[in-house]
Amino acid sequence: MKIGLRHIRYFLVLADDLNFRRASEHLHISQPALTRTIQHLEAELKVLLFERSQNFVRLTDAGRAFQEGGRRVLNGMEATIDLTRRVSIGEAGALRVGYTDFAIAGALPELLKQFHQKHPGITVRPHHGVTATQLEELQDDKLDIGFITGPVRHPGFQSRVVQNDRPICIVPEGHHLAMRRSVTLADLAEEDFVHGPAEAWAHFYDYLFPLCRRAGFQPRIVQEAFNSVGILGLVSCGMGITILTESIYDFATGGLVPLPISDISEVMVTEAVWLSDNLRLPTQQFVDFLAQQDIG
Amino acid sequence: MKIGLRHIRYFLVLADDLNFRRASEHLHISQPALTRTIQHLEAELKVLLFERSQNFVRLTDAGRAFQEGGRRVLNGMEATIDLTRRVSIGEAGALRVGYTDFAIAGALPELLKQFHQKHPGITVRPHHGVTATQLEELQDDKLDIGFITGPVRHPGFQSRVVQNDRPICIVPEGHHLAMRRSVTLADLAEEDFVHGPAEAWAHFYDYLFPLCRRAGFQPRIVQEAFNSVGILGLVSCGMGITILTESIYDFATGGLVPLPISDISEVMVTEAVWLSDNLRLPTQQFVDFLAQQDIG
DNA sequence: GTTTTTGATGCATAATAGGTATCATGAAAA
DNA sequence: TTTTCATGATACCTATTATGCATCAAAAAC
Repeated sequence: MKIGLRHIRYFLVLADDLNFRRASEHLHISQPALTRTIQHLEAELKVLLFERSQNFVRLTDAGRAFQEGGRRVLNGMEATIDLTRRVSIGEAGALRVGYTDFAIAGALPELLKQFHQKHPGITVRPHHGVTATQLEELQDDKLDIGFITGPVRHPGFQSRVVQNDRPICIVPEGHHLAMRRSVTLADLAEEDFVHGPAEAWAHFYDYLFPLCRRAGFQPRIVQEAFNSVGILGLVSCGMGITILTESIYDFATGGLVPLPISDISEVMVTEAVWLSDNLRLPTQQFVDFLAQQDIG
Repeated sequence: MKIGLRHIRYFLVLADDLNFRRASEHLHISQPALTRTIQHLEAELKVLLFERSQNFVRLTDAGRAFQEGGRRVLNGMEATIDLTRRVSIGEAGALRVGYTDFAIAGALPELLKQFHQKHPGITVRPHHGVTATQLEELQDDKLDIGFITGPVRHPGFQSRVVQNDRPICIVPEGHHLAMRRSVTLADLAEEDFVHGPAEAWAHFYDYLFPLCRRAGFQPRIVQEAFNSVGILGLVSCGMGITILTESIYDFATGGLVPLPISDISEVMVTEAVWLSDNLRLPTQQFVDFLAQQDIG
């Protein structure tokens, strides 16, 4: 015979009442049934849980230990059932969200905050990652939603623009361009650039390089950093200049000068992307939520 | 129908194997039995836990939630059974120990340390209290063992001496007795005394007063503090002198002078006491442990 | 002394779980 | 294509387990 939740339920009521007859009434079963169940429980545990006589029933020390533990088990069971039901109807769950530096510096925080207000049961698990990584993770079902750079038009993916950034040029204080009110791309042809590694930042380069090519040059990348904070750090050290977005610049600590680029009208888009066949309820809810948002 | 631990056990194995036939083999039951148990579980939860087809079985989000919760419930059940068994054989449990200032300043710490080494499963819960309080708590089953001052010879109680203290006189620095190497009781007849309140310190007074009477005076208590630290504090402020033990003196911070009392040979005993009819295993174990100790 | 109340027990019944045989369906093999 | 194989689901019967009723033995209440 095995101990089941039934034994625990009966035991706990008896441990409260300390009277077989009353406990059996509370449980809506007969008194012999309760006696038997407790006997079986004690036999299976090979432990006496109650001292009984015709006058009194009281818990042994072991009984008190079992009482505490039993309560925890029953509460845990109830909580599990409740959570499972709520997950199934979308009231609870987890949403794995990937984000780039551009997204976290821009619209993402406010979006997640609003989503949390609307769906307080959904736990958002954010994972930082560049665009390429996120697209892989989406396909490997490591991510539900990715916030990535640049338009993605792959079969199987759906997306929605959530953010438009105007790129700006960022130079260190004291740089020969630092006194300018604005620059053109052509002004930057001879400059050293600091940026991220080519593979990881492919989507950003896809946006920037054509613009530079149109201006008649290819940016000379002389230093690579692993994220935009690192890039800004290298720029402020005077290793070169960079082109990023205004929101990223706002994250920097100082020693940097932002310059508008007058001859770029193209914006750099940040998109939310997800797999069309992602059927998870939290994902659906986030997609629906996104559809209701007005994005400038 | 009610959800039981059986459902969870079966569910967890299936969630690992994701194959009904293999899971049923691991569980040593037939495949139809497993199929129906899972069906019953899902019906009771009103939640789909697995997506099934002839090709694959996989967990739904709700299934994953139930998996986590179910694991916790099962672990909790196992832990509870284990703890209960250990409590019943005395490998685990709690021992409520009362102690006086004299005990905690003397032999108690070492005793508890040794007991813990011998019975690592027993959690010692110490409660500070004067002798009178502890005796009440023992009788109300609020305490298992009391460490109290002075011999107790009440019916129902058993005891064992654990500590003998020679009382010393403690005076503040600069006191007119502070230069003496030792004092006699008679030297103290005209002094102001600081001590604890009469009711709570009854047992201490029972020891001290007869000695003073023999020396021909009754100590004049001019200040009361609630514990020995407070008493020593008042003494160091010059409010009076006191008679305590050397171990208590060692707890003081300074500004005090200890003086042996040459004409007291009677020691002040600290005893462990317990009710004869306390049947709790941890208590028995502590009593047995005490019996094995050599007490000076 | 009688009645009432307590927990325990014997026995029959009801509810639940399990096993065997079998089906329907889709994938892989021939 | 047809055949074979593996999958999960279902039908039907059996074994196990839980329950209720009637009753007992012992102690307390009256």
